[in-house]
Amino acid sequence: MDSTVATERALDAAEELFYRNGIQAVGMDDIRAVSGVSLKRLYQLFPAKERLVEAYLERRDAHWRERLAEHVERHRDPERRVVAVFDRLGEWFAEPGFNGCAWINSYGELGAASEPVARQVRSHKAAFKDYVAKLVARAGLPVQLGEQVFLLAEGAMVSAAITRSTAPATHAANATRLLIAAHRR
Amino acid sequence: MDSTVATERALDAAEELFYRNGIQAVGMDDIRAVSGVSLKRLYQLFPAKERLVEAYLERRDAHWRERLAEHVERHRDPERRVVAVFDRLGEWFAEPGFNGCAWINSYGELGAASEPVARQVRSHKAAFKDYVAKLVARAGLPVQLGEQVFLLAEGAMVSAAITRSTAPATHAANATRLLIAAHRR
DNA sequence: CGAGGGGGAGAACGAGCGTTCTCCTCCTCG
DNA sequence: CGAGGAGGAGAACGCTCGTTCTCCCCCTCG
Repeated sequence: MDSTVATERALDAAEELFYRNGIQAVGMDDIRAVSGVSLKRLYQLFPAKERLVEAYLERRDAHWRERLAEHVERHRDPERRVVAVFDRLGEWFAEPGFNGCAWINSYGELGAASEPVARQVRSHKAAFKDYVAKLVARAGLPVQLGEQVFLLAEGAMVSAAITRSTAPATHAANATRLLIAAHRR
Repeated sequence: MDSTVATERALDAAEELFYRNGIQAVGMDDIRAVSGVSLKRLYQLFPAKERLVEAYLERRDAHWRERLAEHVERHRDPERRVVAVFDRLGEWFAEPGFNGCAWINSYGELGAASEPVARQVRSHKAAFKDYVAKLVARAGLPVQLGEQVFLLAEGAMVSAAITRSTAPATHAANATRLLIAAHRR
């Protein structure tokens, strides 16, 4: 098996298992079993579990933001794009196997114990917030709204995970529409 | 040492250690060392670590909501009370040792592995949401606003933890004021 | 005073797991 | 064909940790 392929399979397994069960609950041997990549190879590709965790979060970050952007950019109207963030969140919440925000979960689990993980989380959240801020700016709306929409999004993710419901996406979208109107006048 | 006192000391140690370091990172022996309660006694009081975790979350829930209520009820104006939720959050975020929402963290760490913990988290969040809803209703504002304020609060907690900043409380409070005004007209 | 038992200190046990090592297979290249 | 090395299977190692056990002290009560 090619080294690139092995890396990909390892990351696929890591994503599936870490996201569903949490990081500490998954052993390297579980990764081996699901990916079919031997332990020896795994440790060649990722010298420690922590590195695999970092790589998992990093790859997931790229994918997650890509899919968000795809969804948002289907809309032309810059104001509509801001609200479209919550369309994407609602869709995500409804996916089978949705289990909350991988970064928030990882932070709760390892933020205190692993600085590299904490860094990944901060970097992902900063990137997401920047993206929202950009959407808000393009719509000619004030910076403040960016912060507010970001907080609504974070709240929706957490709440959707804990209550196993998609409703928070709708509530957050409603709030966003009201806030936009309020800022417009 | 009286059995009531031992329970209290065990819970004090649990709260300090679990909240700061995460639950899985803390061993029963650490609880023993900090509380001064012997392992034998610990296991008499809490037949398994999971029970201690449940008790920790339960006691913290009572305290947390008490302190929120105290803060909110200093204000007479029912509308002001809604915003006062974020005054309390801001104060909390600034406390030394603030490390995010204990329930969100626990859910990220153990929600997938422990049904009792997941239940505690859901119950705490439901209680907090109900409290916000009650404040909103007393101010003669529509139910929808309750959901929105709740999401802002959750988002603020998560964001304050990850960025180690108190600013989210201010942003959420601003959003809430705008939403109240929007709902009033 | 002596038996009994509750409680403490800490060793012990058993499982899980991150990481490494051993041994074997098989492919490659001279 | 033969040497060498990469890679796989899985055992082994060492550590952590939840939980239990042993041994001892000391207080209580007859």
